[in-house]
Amino acid sequence: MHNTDRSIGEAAAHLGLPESTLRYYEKKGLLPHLPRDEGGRRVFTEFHMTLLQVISNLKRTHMPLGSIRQYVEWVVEGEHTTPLRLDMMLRHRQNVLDEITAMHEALDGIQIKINRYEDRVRGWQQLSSDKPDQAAESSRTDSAS
Amino acid sequence: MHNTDRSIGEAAAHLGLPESTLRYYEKKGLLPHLPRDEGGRRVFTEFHMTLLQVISNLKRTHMPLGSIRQYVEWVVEGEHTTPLRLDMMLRHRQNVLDEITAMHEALDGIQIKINRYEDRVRGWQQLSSDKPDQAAESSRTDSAS
DNA sequence: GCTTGACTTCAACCATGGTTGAAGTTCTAA
DNA sequence: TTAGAACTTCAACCATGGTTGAAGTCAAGC
Repeated sequence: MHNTDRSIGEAAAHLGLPESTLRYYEKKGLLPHLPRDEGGRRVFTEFHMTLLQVISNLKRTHMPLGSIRQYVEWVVEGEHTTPLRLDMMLRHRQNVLDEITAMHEALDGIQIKINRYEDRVRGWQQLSSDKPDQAAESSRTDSAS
Repeated sequence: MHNTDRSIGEAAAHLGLPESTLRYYEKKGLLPHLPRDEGGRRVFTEFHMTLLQVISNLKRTHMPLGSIRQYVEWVVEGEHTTPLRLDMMLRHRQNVLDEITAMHEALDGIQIKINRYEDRVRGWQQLSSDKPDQAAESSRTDSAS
C-alpha cells in the first residue's frame, strides 16, 4: 500500500476519465495485474498510472485498443519483447505522421472554402455600405459548396 | 446527361470508395438531389463529385457524418447560409489544429519510448560483440513500459 | 443500527460508420 | 434471346469504444 496508490475514483479524477472507462480498460486487458485491496477494490499503482499515460498517448494518436493491448502484453512479457515493441512504435509513429500530413492536406481544401466564404461576406458588407437598406442577390460564384 | 456524369461504379473507382459507401452517404443525406437515370440508377454529376471531394476533406479531418450533413444542407439552402458555413469551417479548422497539436504532443511521448528501446537494443548488440555467444540479462531500466 | 457514499459485477444498451447478403431488375454483347 | 455483368432495394449484421442501469457489498460517521 504505497502512498501513491489511488482508488478508481482518484485515478479517474486525475486522468479526467470516467470510472466506467477504467473498468472497461481493465476488462479489455489494458491494465494487467491491477491489484485489489482487502475489500476487492481496484488499486491504481504508480505503475498503472504511468501505463495509463502511455495508453493516453497511444489513444490520442488513434491506436486501436486491441493494438494497445498487444503492446501492454509485450511490456508484461519482459525485455525480450523490446524489438517487437520498437517495431510497433516505429510503424505507429510513421502512421501518425502520415495521418497528420493527410490532415494538413485536407485543411488546405478547407481553407479555400473559408477564404471564399470570407470574401463573399466581405462583398455583402461592401454592398450594404454602398447602398444601405438593400438586400442584394450576390455575385454568382457558387460551385459545389 | 453530361459527359462528365458517372455511374456509381465509376464514381466509386474514381474516389477509391466502395459503392456501398456511396449509397450509404446518399441515405445519410450527404448527396442531396442525386439524380437517377431512366433505369433508376444513380447519376453522379460533376457537382456531386466535387461535393464528394469536400466530404473527403471533412472526413479526413474527422468531422462526423452528421455535421457534414448539416453543412451539405446549408449548401443546398443557398448563399444566405454562408455565415453559418463560415462559422462551422472556422470552428472545425481550429478543432483540427488542436487535434494535430495533441497528436504531436503524444508523439513526443512515443518518441521517448522509441529512444529507450533503441538504446536498449544497441546495448545488447554492444554486449554480444564484446562477449559473443552470451545471452545476457540486461540493465534494469524498465519503468512502465 | 442505519444512512451515505464509494465501490463491486454483469449484462444490456448506445452511436458511429459502414458492410454484407438476399432477391430482384436492367443493359450489353454474342 | 439469353447469359452475364452491373445495377437496384432493404434489412441485418459488424467492429469499435464506450455508457448505463440494476443489484449488491462495504466502511465511516451520526
